[in-house]
This record gives sequence, C-alpha cells and structure tokens, in this order.
Amino acid sequence: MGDLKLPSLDPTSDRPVFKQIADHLRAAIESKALTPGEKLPSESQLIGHYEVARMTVRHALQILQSEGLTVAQHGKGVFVRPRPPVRRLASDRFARQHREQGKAAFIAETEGVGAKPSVDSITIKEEKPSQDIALRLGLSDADRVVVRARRYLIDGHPVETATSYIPASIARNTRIAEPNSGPGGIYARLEELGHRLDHFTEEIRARMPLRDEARALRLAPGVPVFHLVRTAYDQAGRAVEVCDTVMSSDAYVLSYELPAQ
Amino acid sequence: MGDLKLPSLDPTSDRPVFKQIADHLRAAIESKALTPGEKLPSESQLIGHYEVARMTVRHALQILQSEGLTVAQHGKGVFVRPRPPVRRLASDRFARQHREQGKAAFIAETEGVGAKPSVDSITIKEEKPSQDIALRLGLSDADRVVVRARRYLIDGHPVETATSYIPASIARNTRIAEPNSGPGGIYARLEELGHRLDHFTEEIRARMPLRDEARALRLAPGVPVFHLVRTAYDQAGRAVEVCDTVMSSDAYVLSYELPAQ
DNA sequence: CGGTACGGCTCGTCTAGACGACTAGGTGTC
DNA sequence: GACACCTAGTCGTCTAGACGAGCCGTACCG
Repeated sequence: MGDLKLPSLDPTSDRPVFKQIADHLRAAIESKALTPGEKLPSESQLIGHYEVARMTVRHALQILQSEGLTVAQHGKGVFVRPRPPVRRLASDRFARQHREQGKAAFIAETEGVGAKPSVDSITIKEEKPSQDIALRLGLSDADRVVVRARRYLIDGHPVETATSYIPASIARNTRIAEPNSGPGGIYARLEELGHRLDHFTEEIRARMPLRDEARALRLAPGVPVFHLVRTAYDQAGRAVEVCDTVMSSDAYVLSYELPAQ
Repeated sequence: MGDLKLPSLDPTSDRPVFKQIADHLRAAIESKALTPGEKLPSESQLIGHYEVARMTVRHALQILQSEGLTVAQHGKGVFVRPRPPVRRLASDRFARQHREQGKAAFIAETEGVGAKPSVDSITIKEEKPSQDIALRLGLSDADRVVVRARRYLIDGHPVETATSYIPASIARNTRIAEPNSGPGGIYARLEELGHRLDHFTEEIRARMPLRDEARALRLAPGVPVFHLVRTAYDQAGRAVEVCDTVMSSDAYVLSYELPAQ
C-alpha cells in the first residue's frame, strides 16, 4: 500500500478527475498491484496524492465499490474485495443417483469439498399461489400451495435462499410440510408419494439484488445475483414443484450439458 | 410525475436521509407509481420536497442508478429504466434441426420474433491460445487457434459479444476462418469437416461488466452481464470449439432442461 | 415562414468544510 | 493483570455553494 505507485492526473484529458482516479485504482487491482484483501490508499492519502477535494476521491472509490471491486470498512479502510471460493453447480445435481444416498443435493455437494453446510430460516406455510407460480404448476384458481422457504449457508456464510412451491393437493399432511423433510429432501418424498421425477426446467436470470436479498445473503455492494426458477415434472408430465432460488453470483458457476440434437 | 406522492423524512429514524429518499423512490418504482420510461422528480423538486442539500438527493439517485432501476439523461432528467424485451435462450438452441435450415442460431431465433438481427465487428485472427482456452480444447503448447470475434445486435441494439476459439488444425484455410462463415454458421462447417457434434457444455457466471463490455453492449449503469463459456464436443469426444460470450443480463433469460437421472 | 439566439431547466463535476461513528492501539488507573 | 479511557486515523453523512454542459421551448430577427 505504501509502495503503490499511482500515476498523476492528466489535466489535458476530457475524462473527469474522479473517473481518472477510479481508472488508476482499477488498473492497480486488475494488474494485481493490489491483491484481494489488500488495503487501498486511504481517502486522505489519495487527497494528498491527487490534490483534490475529498468528495472527488470518494466518488472514485464509490465507482469501484459499485463495480464490486472493493469493499469499504468503516473505521478501517477500503479493501480489494476477496473472492469467495466458487461452487460449481452441475446440471446432473438432481440426478436420482445423488439423491439415493439419503442426502439433499446441497448437503452432499458441500461436504464433498470439505466445507460445513447448514440450513436456517426454514418457514413453511400454505397459501394461494401467485399467478406466475399457479401458471408454472398448472393450477387453477381454487388450488393452494405449500411454500417451503429456507436459506443455505456454507461455513456460516449465506450463499443461497430458496423457496419451493408444491401443490397442496400433493404436499399437505406429508413430511414435505414438516420443517425436516427427511433423508434425500423433498424430491425423495415426492417420489415416495408416487411422483417419479422425469425432468426439470431451469430459467436463469441475473440482476442486482433487492434490498432484502442483499441483506439475507450479506452481499457486498456491486455483486449481482442469479435468480433461478426450477420446475420439476413427474413422469406423468405434471409439474410437481417450483423452486425459486436467489444465489450470490460470485459464489457460483452454473454448468449445463446440452445435447447436439 | 407532478402528482407523485412522496412521504416525508422520518427524523426519528437511524436510517440516513439519502437512504430514506432512495427507499421512497424505490418504493414508487416497485409499486408502479412510477412506470418504466417515466421521469422521476428532478433534483430541484426533491431538494424542495425534502429540504436537503443537493448532494444528498444526488446520493439517493445514484443508489437507484447503481441498482439498475433508473437512468439519468444529461439535460433531461432521471427516468425509470425501461426493460428491453427479453430473449429466451432454450437449451436446444444448437440442436441440429435448427441449424439445417441454413441459418445461424442467433439469426433464426431473432427473426422468429419479428426483430431485425445483425452482426458486426467481425474479426478473425490466428494466435496462441490462453492457458484456459488451451485446457478446454485439450491443446498442447505448440498448437494455435483461430479466433472469431463478433457482436450481435437486435434492431440495432447490441445485446451480445461472442468470441469463438477453434483449433487451427481444424479451421485453418476453411470457411471458418472467413468473415462470412456460410449458411448454418460455424457449427455447420465443423460438421462438414467431419466433426459431427455430440454435445455442448456451458458454464455460466454473472458479474458486473468490465468497462469495455459496458461500452460494447451500451449497458446502463447497474446492469450485470452473463458470462457464458460454451465448449462443443464432436462424437469422437474431442473439443472442437470454445465460445466465450458476454450478454446483457436484462436482455436474456437462459433456459435449460435437466434429466432426472 | 424559417432559422437563430437566448433563457431556463436539467444533470455532471468539483470544492471546502463540519460533524459523527467506528477501529485500533496506547496510556493510565485500580 | 484487567479494565476504562483517550486519541489518531479511518470512513459515513450532510451542507452550501460554484461552474459547466446538454436539452428544449420561445421570442426574436431576417
């Protein structure tokens, strides 16, 4: 930090001062002159180096933060944002073979890489589905759904929230409507209930998090989320579950395999 | 706009003033009191309503912008960001049946919804691949690749940049190394060259755009991108192409189908 | 009638400062 | 030794202004 060499401003450039400062710092980060976790020069140091007002320096720092490159810590400094280890989600993660060892997909995967998985904030209700959910599940106006919401954590860090919607006609008074859905998770319960799973569809969007999502996932500013909606179909072609998932985008890489025909 | 009712500040709250103002405006947008394309109250109007300094109002507006909710237009005002029509990419989009009508996937899909597709900035080079690309293509140190870069537009709006890497041993001196790769695109050429395609893998990340990407895709602030890396394998199990794609995340929904076994 | 100039509105950049709150380390007291 | 306190350094919030630049409608002039 003390030995970081920052260029001077180019007074002939049309580029505003705060963008030039942001460019310098961004270049330092991208060139690894500043490494993840390392402290950037403090606001006072930048003010001294560039001889500009504090708001100008703060504006530059704010840009980097909104790009997800840095995080500020009150009273300590501004740091290059460390990247969490990435979880790779493969498209066969719901294959029956993975389920039959009695573990839900998330638990099995996470333990597989030596980390401690946990689940919290489990809530279960029965309610009238939104129009979108009703459409995906093929329900009519009078039908109701069991809603299972929960949050997944790895080593205590939240990485994903998920909300499942299952037609009440299937799930009511079963273990699916209990907080602990039992070994293998709700997909195992659905199969026991005679809904042998055939395939899933997944829709993936990416966007900036809503306020609640940023809080629930403890997201740093400038980190987008994956918004994933999965629908499970049984062999009769009936949609038996919709799962709405929000994931921190820098904790995940999604991976799929596509046939060529 | 003139009839938009904004609450007053809560002086008893610990929440900073600029966040309260951002909350009010965000709520107005989310409740559709302000609709996409509509103009927000001007800075002066907000200063008058809340009786705060201009920087405080600007700070609030900047938050909304970094969330991708608004866009500012110099000299005109701040507007609720209109959402572009969404393109849905299905997991069978590279299926042979779609290719055999002689059109590349992008062209066929886009015309299918009545919009005008175009492609520009086509560049072709031959070079030494990066370590990552070499690994994905299973190449050794001396091997080279043909690199095809291009940008896709819909009705003149850029939506996607793509860079394909094909082993030079396959593509050199073929139509793949020509700007116009011919009917059906490079996948059709690869099959003609005896590399009958078997399957693809896709890796999906989401993140904030780099500066160049934001420029090339004309992205509004606060809009993340999908970063998609697709590898094509022929029936001999050989990787024959890697395609590195960056897409505006609000122009796309990615859709996949997963088997249950 | 057509073009130009102007004024008023908008957001963009930048300054100079005040005060608050959090962190960490050192000092002093008990 | 344990604890409270102080202080310097950091970022967070907010004020009050200045000037610039883009957009647009209107009044004026040719």
